[in-house]
Amino acid sequence: MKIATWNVNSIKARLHAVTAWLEAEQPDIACLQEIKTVDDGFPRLEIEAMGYQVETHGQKSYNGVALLSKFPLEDIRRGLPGDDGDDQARYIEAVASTDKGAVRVASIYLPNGNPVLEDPIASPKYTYKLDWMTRLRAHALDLLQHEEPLVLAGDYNVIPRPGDTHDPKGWWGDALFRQETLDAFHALKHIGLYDMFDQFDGRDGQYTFWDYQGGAWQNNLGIRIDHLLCSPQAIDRAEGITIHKSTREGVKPSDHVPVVGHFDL
DNA sequence: ATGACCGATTGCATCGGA
Repeated sequence: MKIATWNVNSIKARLHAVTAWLEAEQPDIACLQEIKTVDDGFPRLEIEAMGYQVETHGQKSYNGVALLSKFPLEDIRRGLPGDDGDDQARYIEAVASTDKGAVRVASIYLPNGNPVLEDPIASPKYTYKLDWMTRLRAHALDLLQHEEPLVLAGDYNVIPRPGDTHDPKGWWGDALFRQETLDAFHALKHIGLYDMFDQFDGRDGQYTFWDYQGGAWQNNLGIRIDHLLCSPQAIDRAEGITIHKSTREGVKPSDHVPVVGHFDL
C-alpha cells in the first residue's frame, strides 16, 4: 500500500491538481497539510467520489490537515494533545483497517517557527515550534506503546541535514535549520522512529519544497522538509519512498510535492 | 535581491508561508 504526504497549500486552490494526482497515483492513504479551510469548506464530495473516506481538521484561512483513505478510518483524533490552549489545526490521526491488519497514520503540519529573534527562547513563534515538537514526541511515545504499525507523515518544517538544502550556510540559523530544531527532531526520532528517507534513499538534493519566489524551482533551489517517520512495526514492512517532483511543474502547483511511502501492509 | 510568489481575507492592503 501507498501512504502519501502532501502540503497542498489550500485544498480549494489545489483541487484540480490534487484530484489529478490521486487519480494517477492512487495512494491508499493521503495525509494533506495546509488545507486552509474550515471542515465545511473542504471539497469532500469530489474526493469521496474517488473512493476515499475523508477526515479533516480544519480552521479558517490557515493551517488545517486532512486524511484521505481507501480503507476505513476509525479512532480519529483531531489536535495534538498536551496544550488545551493551542487552537491551531495541525494534527489529525486515525487507524486504517487494511486487509492485512491495521496501520495508524497521522497527518502533521509542524509549525514553521520563524522569525527567530536574537534571543531564540524569547521568540514566540519559535518557542511554539519547539513546544509543539516536545508535545509530538510525548504523544508519539504513547503511540509506540501499542507496538503496531504507525506512520507519522507530514510537513515537519525541519531540514534534517546540510545536504537537504541547496544552501546550508544560508539556511543555518533559520527556524527550519538550526541546532535547537535539529536537537528536537533527533529527540523525536530517538524514541524509536525510523525516517523512511534515511532507510531507503539518503541522497543529497532530494527536495520536497521550492519557494514560489526568485525562480527557486527553475534553479532547483529547494529544501527537503516533508518526512515520513515509522514505528518499528511499520518500517519492517516498508519497501521504499518516492518524491513526486513532477507535480511542481504543473499549472498552479503547490510549493510542496507529494512524498509517497510504499509498504507491505 | 524572500524586489521579482501565492493564497486567504472583506481587502481594495496585510499577513502568513519557508
